[in-house]
Amino acid sequence: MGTDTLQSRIGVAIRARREAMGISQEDFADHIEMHRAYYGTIERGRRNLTLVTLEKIAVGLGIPPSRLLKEAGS
Amino acid sequence: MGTDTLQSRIGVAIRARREAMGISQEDFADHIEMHRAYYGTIERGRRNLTLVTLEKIAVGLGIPPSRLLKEAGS
DNA sequence: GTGTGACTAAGAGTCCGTT
DNA sequence: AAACGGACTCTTAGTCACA
Repeated sequence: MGTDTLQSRIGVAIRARREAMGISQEDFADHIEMHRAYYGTIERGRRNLTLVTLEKIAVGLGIPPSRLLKEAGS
Repeated sequence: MGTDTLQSRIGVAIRARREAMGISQEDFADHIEMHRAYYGTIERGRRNLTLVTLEKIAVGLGIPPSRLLKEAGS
């Protein structure tokens, strides 16, 4: 499927981490100072993230960016 | 200059890997089908890479993207 | 609380030539 | 072989109203 891209797998990994934290997209987006609509598109795998954005999310999740990639299978 | 950013550390990591392969920027850029001038700016830490570009380079280096981030200290 | 389309600004990415 | 600059195109970052 066209959904088996790195960006979509990262979106899944990010969502799993956020849900494990037990907070909403809106609250998490607020926490990392990112717009909730934009953050939503990332979880849905619609965004080809830049390093800066990837790091911002990883910091919010409390893990290194490399770990996020690893959990996304890359 | 604030060179201690993720993108600059990744540039250093990429350069180290490429030089370990014993090939030039130009040859490596050709190999991964990327323009030599643009690739050069990446090694110099001037670019905030996207996931697609990061993966392209990692594949060319024969390692997973997560490993590249790890070698960049993130 | 989350998803979507439409939108703008900034920067990613390409290509040229020159140093 | 590598760095730099300009000029260009296309996409990401970021926001909004509405579903």
